[in-house]
Amino acid sequence: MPYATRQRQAVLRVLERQAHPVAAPELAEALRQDGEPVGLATVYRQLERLAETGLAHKISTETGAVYQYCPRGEKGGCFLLRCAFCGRLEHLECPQLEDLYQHLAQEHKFQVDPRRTILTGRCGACAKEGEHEA
Amino acid sequence: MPYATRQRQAVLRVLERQAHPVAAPELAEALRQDGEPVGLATVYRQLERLAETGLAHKISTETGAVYQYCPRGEKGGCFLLRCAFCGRLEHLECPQLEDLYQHLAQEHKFQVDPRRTILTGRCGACAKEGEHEA
DNA sequence: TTGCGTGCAAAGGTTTTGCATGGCA
DNA sequence: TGCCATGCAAAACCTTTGCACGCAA
Repeated sequence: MPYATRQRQAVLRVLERQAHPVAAPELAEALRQDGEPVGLATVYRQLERLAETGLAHKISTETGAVYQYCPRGEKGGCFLLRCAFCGRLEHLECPQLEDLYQHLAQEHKFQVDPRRTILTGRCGACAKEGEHEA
Repeated sequence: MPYATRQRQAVLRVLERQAHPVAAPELAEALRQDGEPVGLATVYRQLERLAETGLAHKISTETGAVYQYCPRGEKGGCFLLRCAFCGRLEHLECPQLEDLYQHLAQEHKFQVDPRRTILTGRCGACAKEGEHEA
């Protein structure tokens, strides 16, 4: 059972109000500006814990991981769409994905962590923009 | 126009025969064992170039990037399972995933890039190890 | 001969870890 | 009081970069 330390509460509160996923150093900076300084290592530890608990998504990008608050994370069919062109993230729920998870669990003995599921591709807006290429 | 250096050819040849996506340091090790030592920096440079050219795919994971040789043949339902515990990567093909892609394209106007799909979770072996927890 | 490619080592950046201290239950 | 959590700094990694030399064209 995690202690309700000042740092833990601050991390959660500031993460919660982020419109977009944030990186750990970024969040530490936001906390500092909030008058709630939290050590970078602690930010990493808290975020990691939140990801494990299912309260946040951990998203690995090429420049490091970003985190996004996600209270609905417990739902299996909840995942992220990430546009490789504009970088936007979209939250989605989809029962078909849950079916896939079950299939993988039964046929391949693999337990998917739904909160880490990201599908990368091109969103509708970017597809329109780039109709001439690709 | 790239020079056909010994290193470039070696990288391509060894990458080509990998059953699974490999990380750059891993590939450098494979090359060394092949009697074709290539500097790590060069491996990175070649892989980067291959990715740009479209001959290989670069996949960002939590522990770094892995690369996979990618000839033209496109299999939509091919994706990666990544164990968050032992870090192992598994290659899989699954028609259900293709159905999901179609669903997303139609309902959400989102074109998934199949080669960037990674599902993270716990593999069978690690699940056995950790049966007392979780 | 020209200039791209290579190797080495060092730098750069992100994330993790060790250890002493502080704070919650 | 007993532990977990924190902070700091160093370490651990992966990846990139600078620079002089070598080799393909």
